[in-house]
Amino acid sequence: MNIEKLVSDHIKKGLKEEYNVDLENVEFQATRKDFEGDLTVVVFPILRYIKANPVVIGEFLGEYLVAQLPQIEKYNVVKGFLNLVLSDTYYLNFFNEVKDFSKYGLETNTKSHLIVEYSSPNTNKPLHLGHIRNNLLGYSVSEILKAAGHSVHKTQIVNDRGIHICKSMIAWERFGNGETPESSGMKGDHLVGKYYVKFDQEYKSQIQDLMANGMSEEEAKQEAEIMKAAQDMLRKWEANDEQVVSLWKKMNAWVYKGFDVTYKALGVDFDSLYYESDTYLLGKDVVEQGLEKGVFYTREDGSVWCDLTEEGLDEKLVLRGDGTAVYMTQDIGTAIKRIEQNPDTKGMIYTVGNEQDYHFKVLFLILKKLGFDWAENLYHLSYGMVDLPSGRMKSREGTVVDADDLIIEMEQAAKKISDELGKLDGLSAEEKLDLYHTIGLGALKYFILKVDPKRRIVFNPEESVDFQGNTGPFVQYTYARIQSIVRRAKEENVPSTWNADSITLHEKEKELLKLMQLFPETIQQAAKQYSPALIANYTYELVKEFNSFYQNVSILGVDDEGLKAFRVALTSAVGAIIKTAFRLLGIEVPNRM
RNA sequence: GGUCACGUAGCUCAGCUGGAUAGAGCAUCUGCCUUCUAAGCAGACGGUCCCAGGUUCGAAUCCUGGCGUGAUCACCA
Repeated sequence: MNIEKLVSDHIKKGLKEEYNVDLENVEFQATRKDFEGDLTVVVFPILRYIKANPVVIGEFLGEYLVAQLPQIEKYNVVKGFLNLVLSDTYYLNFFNEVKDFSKYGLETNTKSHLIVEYSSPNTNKPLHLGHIRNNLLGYSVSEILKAAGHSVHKTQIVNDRGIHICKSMIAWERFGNGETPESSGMKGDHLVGKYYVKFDQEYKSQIQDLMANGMSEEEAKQEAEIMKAAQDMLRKWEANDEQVVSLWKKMNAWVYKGFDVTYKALGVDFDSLYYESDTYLLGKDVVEQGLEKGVFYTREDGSVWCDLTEEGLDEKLVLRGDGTAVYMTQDIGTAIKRIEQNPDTKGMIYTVGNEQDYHFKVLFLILKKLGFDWAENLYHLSYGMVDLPSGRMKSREGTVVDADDLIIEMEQAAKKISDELGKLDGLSAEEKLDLYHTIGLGALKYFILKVDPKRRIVFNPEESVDFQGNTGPFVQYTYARIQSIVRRAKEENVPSTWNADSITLHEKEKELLKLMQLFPETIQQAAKQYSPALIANYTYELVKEFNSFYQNVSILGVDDEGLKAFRVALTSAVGAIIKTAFRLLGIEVPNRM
């Protein structure tokens, strides 16, 4: 039984016996470092039930608990805080009961089935740092939800159609001279992105010319020939024009090939893909049904709206006057289709930036109004933008931190620092490259995931991502040291069993065990809050504590064989937890570095 | 202007279901490699928790109002 539950039950029992009151809840907190103890009971709330000096109640409870529970060795009372010291036996029992730490913390009872959507890029340009945050978050949250006992289906909606794609296509037709990824050696998504930028340059130049001829800016934007060409192309695409569709397929294929490389480097994956070109017409039938139900209404021009003013929002367009679908129409349709295809789904999580908070508020509300009971369980995992010191990243203006470039930079930074420290001497070239990737990506992923998702990140490309302190490599380094000890222990045939009765815990060992106990509930918390940051922060605490132990206590050098065996086992268990925690963040751990 | 999010050390962030003297990392400064990997450890320095009220035995945390930053309020996606 959980120690807090146990103590809580006995406190209630004791207060009933002594004061004849029925306490509902006992408030706990971890004992602050400045005081002796492991677990603290806050006495103040009990004063509502019993009018007495908190110290008197604290003393009574302390004595009572020590008498009743062997797990509690002693106590002290400071003001309204009852600090309890837990026995070594209690901690050693915990450690022995877990046995296999490789699966420690993972919930085995299967909970509900969930769908997590993330990534969902446009296919007209390569991925950038903003996408990296999205991908890392979506992937990590999926893994955390799995660890918390859910089954998870990872998916995305690929925004593969629309005017933005046509812009790249038009520019490529006009200025590309048949350039392909093969002919240029360029990664497909970068090649297509190049023409997206090219389009914008040409468009701006045309506007300039028109304005020089006396046109207003507004008129010029409307009259620019290349924009008209792109719009014309979109119409042809929707009419299924053979040539346009063929070009569209060709260029999208380039992009997908490029994306795959980036996804692979990031270590993310998906169980299914939805393409907007397949789904953009979905939702129209639902709009019809919504009209019949009176959820929507039609305006004079034929456009269809949903009135959300009663809910404190605006009126929202769900179908254009010409009958074509908008973003909202498609999202309504896609949500319904996904539930139809995964009928046992109990919830759907959309990993999308906070610039779309309003959109998802409206989407969920509309689905509820349409009467779908599952609409209660939709969640917008809203995260802050990744901005530059100069402000927002803009693809068209070339002020983006490209995902592939950044990954390479991180690997190079890992190489530089590894070479300087000479840590990887003696490894093969291939092993070294693997480690540069592991460490570089570890630094990047941790850097992004350790901050609360809803917080905005300002990324300064001039300042390199740290490899020291609260960073991914710090954790990886600790893991590597742990593996080094485990390897040696094996060589020295250190036994894997010991006599718990003969062990007196070192203060550092006790602190470690205390933290280790918190891992399962940390996973549950992280799942509940959809926050990889909680996992990152927990791991950091654990690793810091381990390093302190490592530097202050001799593991393999201790004379007592039983104690040595215990310390090796403890060390190995910490390594296992680090590995699991980092797996939930999508970060690999190296056996040496 | 309406709505939403955020505001904690020079910088980057924890802490926010109210609890003890607000914690880390980076940066700066001191020590520690003839003992398990110094990407480390031990320590010092550094705070108007944006401001003002309120609730409470107790507020960085909850409420109200203000200030600042960002996002959003398209027949774009």
